[in-house]
Amino acid sequence: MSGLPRKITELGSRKREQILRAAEKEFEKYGFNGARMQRIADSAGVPKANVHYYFTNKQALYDAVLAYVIELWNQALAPIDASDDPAKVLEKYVRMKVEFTRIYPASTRIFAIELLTGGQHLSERLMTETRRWTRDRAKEIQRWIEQGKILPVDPYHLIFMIWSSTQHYAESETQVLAIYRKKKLSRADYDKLADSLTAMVLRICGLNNRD
Amino acid sequence: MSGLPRKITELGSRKREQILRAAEKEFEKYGFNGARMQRIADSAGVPKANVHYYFTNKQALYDAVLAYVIELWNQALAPIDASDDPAKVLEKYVRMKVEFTRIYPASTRIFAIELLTGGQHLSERLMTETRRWTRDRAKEIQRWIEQGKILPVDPYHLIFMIWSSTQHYAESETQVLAIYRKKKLSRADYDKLADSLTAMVLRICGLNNRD
DNA sequence: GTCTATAAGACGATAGAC
DNA sequence: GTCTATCGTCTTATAGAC
Repeated sequence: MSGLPRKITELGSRKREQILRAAEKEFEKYGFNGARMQRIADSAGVPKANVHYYFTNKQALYDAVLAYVIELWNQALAPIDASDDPAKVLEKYVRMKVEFTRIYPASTRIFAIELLTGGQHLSERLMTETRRWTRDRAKEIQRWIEQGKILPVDPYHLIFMIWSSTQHYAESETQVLAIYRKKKLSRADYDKLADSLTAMVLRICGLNNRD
Repeated sequence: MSGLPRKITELGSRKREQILRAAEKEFEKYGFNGARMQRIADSAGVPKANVHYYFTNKQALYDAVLAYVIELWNQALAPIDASDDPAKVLEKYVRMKVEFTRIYPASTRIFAIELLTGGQHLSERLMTETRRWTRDRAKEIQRWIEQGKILPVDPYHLIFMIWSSTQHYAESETQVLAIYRKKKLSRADYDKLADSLTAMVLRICGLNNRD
């Protein structure tokens, strides 16, 4: 009725990318409501009206940022293969999750804020995908238990424990830095965390051959 | 210079309590920037100007809510005694943390949002207290290791793992509910979680006598 | 495509009667 | 102490020149 929605080239524009990167930082730091279009524009080095040229409104910009975050998240969920060796599968997943958190702290935090505030911007589709992924992984873990390959453990609680503990450095960075008396977490800090969490998960499953 | 700050009775006023409770829900749901004074007033059943009578401004209201949250948090940190039995100490702490999360999900989430956004409203004093508490607990765990009472484990990573995994039901409730296909987490869900996490922590420490 | 200037509305906070 | 009406500011979003 009131005209077609403005069509934006989905990829390619350099300015669009700049704005998206600036927006990600802004939403990470202030959340949706605290984010300011003016600051995003300044940070991206463009006039504010230019932001509105590439993204219809604030919500559309947030959706675009979130779409990128979710794409990363889906990639992080994917690479678990049904290898026969539980120890290798679990170690690989824990280390990949820690690495993901180290490389994409902003995405990790934006997703965490989204979940904390009820996930109003998350699609039904993403939730369904996550449920299926988790259910399939839980079945696999259950099979390992029945085959006597690992000790009995609630598969869902094990998965939740891995998710929450691997994300903790990003989600509670403020507190962790205060406790460590540091200004920044180093690569070495993350490596040590990955080692610790891997050892913990293996012990939980009774796979701690090195102890 | 410009007059004394308005003095408010610290306790007792019934309306003040109503406003505080309404504010807690609002800040939990929308964060500081997303919270609306009008919604808080409506939710508390008072005119907006009345909110400003009891609390100078939005920040003061948030501070009051946060003070309550932090008081609870400090209580949650306290009750670890230096008992000689690591298994009992760890089990008690894990169960207490899960229980805290179940009873005070709003407080848990407000604190999580605060940490996620850099903890700009947290006092230096609270951070120092948390650091001391964590350091003392870590030393105790280290002593257990040296005495051969538990398996070697990075004490800080163990504490972080307990914190993050016990808080996960509150902080990622949206996701957990989607995975479980539930509308609400029950008392039984939390009890099962507490059992699982207790077993996991004991296995990590090599204290899994029941396995 | 880019930018300046401004419209339109939302929101925190207060003045002042009761 | 309570409440209505309103002020002043901040912010998103757009109109329209280039």
